[in-house]
Amino acid sequence: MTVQSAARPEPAAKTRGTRTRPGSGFCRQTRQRRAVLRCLAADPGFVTAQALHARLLAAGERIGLTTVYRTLHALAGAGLLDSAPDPARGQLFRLRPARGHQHYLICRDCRRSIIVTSAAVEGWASAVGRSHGFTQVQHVIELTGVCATCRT
Amino acid sequence: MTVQSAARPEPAAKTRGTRTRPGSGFCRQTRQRRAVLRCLAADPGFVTAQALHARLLAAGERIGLTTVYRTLHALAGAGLLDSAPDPARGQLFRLRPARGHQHYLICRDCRRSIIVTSAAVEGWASAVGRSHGFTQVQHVIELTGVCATCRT
DNA sequence: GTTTCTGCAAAACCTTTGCAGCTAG
DNA sequence: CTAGCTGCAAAGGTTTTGCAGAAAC
Repeated sequence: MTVQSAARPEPAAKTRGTRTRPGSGFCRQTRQRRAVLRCLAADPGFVTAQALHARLLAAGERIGLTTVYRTLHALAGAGLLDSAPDPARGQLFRLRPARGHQHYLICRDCRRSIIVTSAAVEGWASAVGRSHGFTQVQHVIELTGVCATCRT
Repeated sequence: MTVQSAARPEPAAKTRGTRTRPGSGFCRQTRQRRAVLRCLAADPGFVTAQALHARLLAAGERIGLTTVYRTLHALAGAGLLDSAPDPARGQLFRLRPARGHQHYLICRDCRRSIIVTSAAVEGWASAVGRSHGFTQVQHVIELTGVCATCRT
């Protein structure tokens, strides 16, 4: 699955209205934010903001879609979430796995995902970057295939 | 850069209006389509439909945004384009490179892209797939960083 | 008490679709 | 000719923003 550490050039700070990321981006504990985190923690997979919102409402939480979006962006900005673009459904988010970063092998049929470790690729990526004079190299790998079970 | 062969479940065929993909999806040569292809060929990098449209207008072509979208989808459906989702700007398209597939190292600042070859990774990807009983393994790699020129 | 967060409604986006007219073959 | 392409305008979706009120600390 495509995973990229959410880091994009911050738009110039505004002076009015709610800032996208005021200061650290995450100052207060609120009922809503706790709910978002709990809901993200409950499922290790990727979700869209909309899906997460629906899930929260279904769980009986009272929370606005706007807040879900803002919380997700704040969390991503703080480096706690991975995000992945999805052409069909919108941006996907997921709690960032605790240790290091990982890659997934995903079945195109049943969507089951398997974590694959790959020191080889990590090394390759940074070596390639360095050899071209690039710094702050990030890499994103998407591995898909058809798993044994789904192979009819 | 993230690359995936554009293939999504076709919406059920409609009987009215312009079909998204009538027959093969690409029957006629028109001024607009030639312009789109020429413009794609002129730059090996990824573009959004909007950017391509702007570029075409800037080049003096008369073409509607709708047509750009439809042409890009037709081309992607015919397997002539790679497409990649972009979290910020929308779907990205690129003329599919002629031989084999390649990976790119892209500057997050100036968007310049460098082709990197990587037999190592190709091998790794299929080995990982096989070891988990997966078949038809595809991989997509996005390498980004900040190039020497952009490093202030 | 402040400062930050929330939520609604509205705006801003990108993309797709309906339809009438145009055009390549 | 006629099936296919074009472009406008309008609709469809997701995401963002303004602002007043609520809540955390």
